[in-house]
Amino acid sequence: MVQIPNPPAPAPPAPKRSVPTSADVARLAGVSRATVSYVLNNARAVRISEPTRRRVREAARELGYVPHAAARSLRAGHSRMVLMPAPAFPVGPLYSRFINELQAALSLLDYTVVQHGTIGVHDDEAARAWAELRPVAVLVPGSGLGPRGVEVLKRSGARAVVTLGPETVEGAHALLMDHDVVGHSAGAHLFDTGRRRIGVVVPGERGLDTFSAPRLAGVRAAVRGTDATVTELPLAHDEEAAASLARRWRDLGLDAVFAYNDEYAMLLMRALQDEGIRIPEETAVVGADDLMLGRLLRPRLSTVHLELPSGQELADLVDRAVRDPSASPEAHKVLGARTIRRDST
Amino acid sequence: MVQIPNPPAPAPPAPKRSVPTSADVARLAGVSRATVSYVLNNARAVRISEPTRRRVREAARELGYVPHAAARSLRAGHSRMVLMPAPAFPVGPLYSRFINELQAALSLLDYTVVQHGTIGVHDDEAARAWAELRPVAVLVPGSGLGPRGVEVLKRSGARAVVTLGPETVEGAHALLMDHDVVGHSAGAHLFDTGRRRIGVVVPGERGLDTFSAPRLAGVRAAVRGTDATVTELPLAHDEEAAASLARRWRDLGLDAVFAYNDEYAMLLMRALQDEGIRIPEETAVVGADDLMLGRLLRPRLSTVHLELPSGQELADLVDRAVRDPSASPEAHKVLGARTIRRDST
DNA sequence: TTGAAAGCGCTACCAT
DNA sequence: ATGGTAGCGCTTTCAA
Repeated sequence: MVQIPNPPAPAPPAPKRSVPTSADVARLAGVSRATVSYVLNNARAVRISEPTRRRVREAARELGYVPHAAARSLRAGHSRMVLMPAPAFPVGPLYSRFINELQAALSLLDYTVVQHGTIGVHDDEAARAWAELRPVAVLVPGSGLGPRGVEVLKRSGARAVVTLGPETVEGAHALLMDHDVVGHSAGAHLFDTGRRRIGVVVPGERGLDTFSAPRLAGVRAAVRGTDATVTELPLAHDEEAAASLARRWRDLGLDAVFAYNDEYAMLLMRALQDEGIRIPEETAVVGADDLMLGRLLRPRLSTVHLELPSGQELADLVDRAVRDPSASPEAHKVLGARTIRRDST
Repeated sequence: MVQIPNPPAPAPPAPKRSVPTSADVARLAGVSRATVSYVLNNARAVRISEPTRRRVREAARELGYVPHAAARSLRAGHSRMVLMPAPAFPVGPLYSRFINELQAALSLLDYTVVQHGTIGVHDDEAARAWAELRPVAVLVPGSGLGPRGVEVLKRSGARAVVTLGPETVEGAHALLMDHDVVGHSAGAHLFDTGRRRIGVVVPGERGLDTFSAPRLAGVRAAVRGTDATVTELPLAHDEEAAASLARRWRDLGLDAVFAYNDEYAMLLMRALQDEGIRIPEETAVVGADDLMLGRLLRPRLSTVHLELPSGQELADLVDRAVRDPSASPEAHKVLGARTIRRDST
């Protein structure tokens, strides 16, 4: 290492070259842009000599050339981008796994999956924001998209719009996930095990009503026409709220509760136990989602196990829809639910 | 309504109009494309008469015109897209909230946040995939991005690359989240409360080693030079694995365990209790992440509370970096940790 | 106040 | 086998 005394003022760090384009690659390789495109895209319709290919690839590597997706899809008239809104609240392991499966499956079909952070933007405005990206398909969980939004997306070239939610939307494919069945399964289970005065926890957090409302309705439906009663129990996800509910528990005179999901079940069960209420003797508790934590509680938590569609299925639906956009929208009921009895009921 | 007998073969449903462009809007409004652009972008430098503005807006509305983001950013030479990889494993409420804050803050600064579903794609390949979208900034949690990846992104015009992880990466800004401090806090707490033979749970799930390794190292560092010992305890997130570990617990001769996080702590604590081991008398247990569930366990779980940076802070860092890309990369230590003592230690 | 036109990076058609 | 080039949708300068 040579010692350099008094180096001059520090040189500006690497004079920010501008972004290399295919023209730069062509220049460096001594060929035309067309040839570059052919080589880098492995165009089969055209024969390029092996030496030329090498020169082009070498030049691209040397410049650190990365094709410009926007230019490409502008030229092509379409993209392979599948867009979905990023969830606005913490999602459990179930949904996480579903998303990952989906991404993997779509990647294999050569789509690019992108979650768009749409926050505080409502309905049609969100649809417009998505449409600007000209995705080839849009997947929307929940019930945030109306027929107008679907129309905007289709008018902007989306070849498939799929909703994952409680109801079908005009013009869109639907994976019907009616959480009704979850409540129904829980309600039926509680009724079958002799419970007649059933409470149903309804979380305070907004954004969850998409799920909680149908789950409640499902319980109601399950015991309709019987002598059982259903009581709605609003509950925030916080210890104090749970304790307060537990304190007036005996006054409520309930012999069972469907706690919305396993986490709320854990919260409520703890509060009830602290209040000295015996589970399941005095009150049966059933959760939902079949999380690990339910098995770790004492008594072990009975829970409604959900069967989500596989990511693969949805990916296939998307691909089919993209290939044949004229096909009329499919609607699939995809949510299965069965109650797993453990020790809390 | 005229009755038409024997209608011919069902007409193709709504002859798929093609996507309206600003030229279509111009035509319908009877103006030039330039005028359309001025009106729809509220160009201040140019005065357009009110009647014209109305005609243009009306035409745009009628056609359902949505500008084409790719064309726009192609012309502009840059986009306002901030890209981050979508997490490949279930993330807890902490991280979820962080992402949401970040998205909200960036939206306010007029950026579009997009999570790119990069799955099964490694390192530089991932960086290339991201670079194709020409994001103005890239945020990468974890340690999946090397100096080469950073270089690819910068060469493709990314004005800011920020890593959120254990170490700085050449050329990128860094939010240093060294989980070291988490283990350190737990280790110190256990030591201070008189424990000397400390176990540290290391989750079996891959993808988590980014966090678990430094957490383990932190515990080691905390008791270095003392008479305390640290024992690594590999553990899968499953009941059987926990039970098996609990069965050989007494042989291990440990008097404390840092369980990686609250969920693993719950898993292990349950197994230990089922084995008849008294907590905290025989073994102290401390988790991390300060989740609600820790407060619901009995004994209440001591835990390491993490202080993540606020989404706002990161958004500001990104914005600063985008505005002045020449500024040399900042590195901030942003992970705070303090142990909250409850009843399990 | 409005319009004509260039050009962003890329691909695919048509020549050579 | 390779090159020239039009044109995707948009913004912006320059002219009228």
